[in-house]
Amino acid sequence: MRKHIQAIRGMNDILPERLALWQQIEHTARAVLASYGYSEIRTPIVEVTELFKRSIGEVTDIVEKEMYSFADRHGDSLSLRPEGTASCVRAAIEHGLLTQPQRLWYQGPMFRYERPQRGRYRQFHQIGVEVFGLTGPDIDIEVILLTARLWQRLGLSGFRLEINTLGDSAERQLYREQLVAYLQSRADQLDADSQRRLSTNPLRILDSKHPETQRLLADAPRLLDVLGSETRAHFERLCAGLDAAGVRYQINPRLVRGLDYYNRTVFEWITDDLGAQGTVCAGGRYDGLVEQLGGRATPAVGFALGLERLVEILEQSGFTAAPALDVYLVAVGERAELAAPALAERLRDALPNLRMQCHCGGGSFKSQFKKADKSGARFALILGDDELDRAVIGVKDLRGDSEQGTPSQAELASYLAARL
RNA sequence: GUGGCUGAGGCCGAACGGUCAGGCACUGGAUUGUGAUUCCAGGUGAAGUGGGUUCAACUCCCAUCAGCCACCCCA
Repeated sequence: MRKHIQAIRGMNDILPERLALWQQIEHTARAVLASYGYSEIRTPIVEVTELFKRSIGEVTDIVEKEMYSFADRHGDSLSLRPEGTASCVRAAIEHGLLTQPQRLWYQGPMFRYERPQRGRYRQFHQIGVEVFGLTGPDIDIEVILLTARLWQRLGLSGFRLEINTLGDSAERQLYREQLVAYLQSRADQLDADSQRRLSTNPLRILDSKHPETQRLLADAPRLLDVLGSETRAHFERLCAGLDAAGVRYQINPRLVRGLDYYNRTVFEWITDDLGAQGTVCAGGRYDGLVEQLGGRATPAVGFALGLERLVEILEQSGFTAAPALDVYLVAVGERAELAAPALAERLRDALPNLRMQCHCGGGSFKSQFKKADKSGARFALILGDDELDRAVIGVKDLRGDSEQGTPSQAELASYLAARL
């Protein structure tokens, strides 16, 4: 047998049947984002590797071992983007968008070289939002409410919201040192993964699933204790805003984010229906990133949601796609086959929104009707010798009991318009 | 990257060291112009790939690839 070429591991084809779900999410997201006044931005999928090193963090797993990096023909190191925020910030700086507040969103594929499993792929898709130039908790609240509205519009009610604050950069730094000092002295009691994280991403140890490690953390210094009054006030107002809007949440003091640039507010929407990859949407504040990437100091907040994960959830919730066709044109006989395309074009002129498929490939009335039925179309249009001779067309309702009609070809458009 | 499980037609799926069930789907037919139900018929349609053991491998072994589960990571 010949060897077949297959898609790259962790990179999936999205077939037409499933695409209906994707479009449902994309259309809904687009509408919700528009209703909050957010503008779409599109950036390249490839950036210089340096951009991700400087934003996500040189020693994060993403940058250290998960990036698709390569040298281009000039020897520059480029990388497929592993996430969207860095590109967005780069573009905002590059085009001078930061002189006033910006509410942006983007959508597209991201790439991480990870071991695939359900809900985790090497090419995956995110919809993300980035807001620049706003400092207060009001905008944190807005982006969270926006996501809550999106779930509601998609008919998804099973997500839980967890929030936390990481403090401003100084507080985060101070806490990080305290935590490392505490854990370093007990390093022998830490699990292997956490020992490694001690030098790479110590805050993530808080998130560890190891019972031993969690026990050790019970007496560790607490982030809450190093937070200043300003950070506390920000977080309290965030909570109050969510309360006022009726959005339920849990404060999770162990919630940290994997990327280096987060500070203050962080949040995650989590589902229990996706196994180990239960985070559907996550984000937070990253007030230092713009400056870190060479722009003028600009506060920012954003999130990204994983489309594959959302699609999976929506699929579980029993979403069914609406039929893609209104009418299916059946044409039997040589004369009809010849006349059908012209008739169809006239109909499309008259009804630009009509979704019509013309039967191609010949076949009996019977076989063509089978195709018409399977297409999901509401009506079958019937063109044969008989109809041609009388300058009419048969219109059969495939989904209801109404009588088959035979409007003249001239009045077909209005006949259909009245019935769709 | 680590550990484990899995791999049969387009899809689902039973059994089995000795001729690869069944179902769905597909094609044709059941009055010469009408689908979805029903009935009948049909297919030079399949064991991820590569090795090995055996008289004989879908079945056992090894490797590889892919998927899944957990870790890890994170959307």
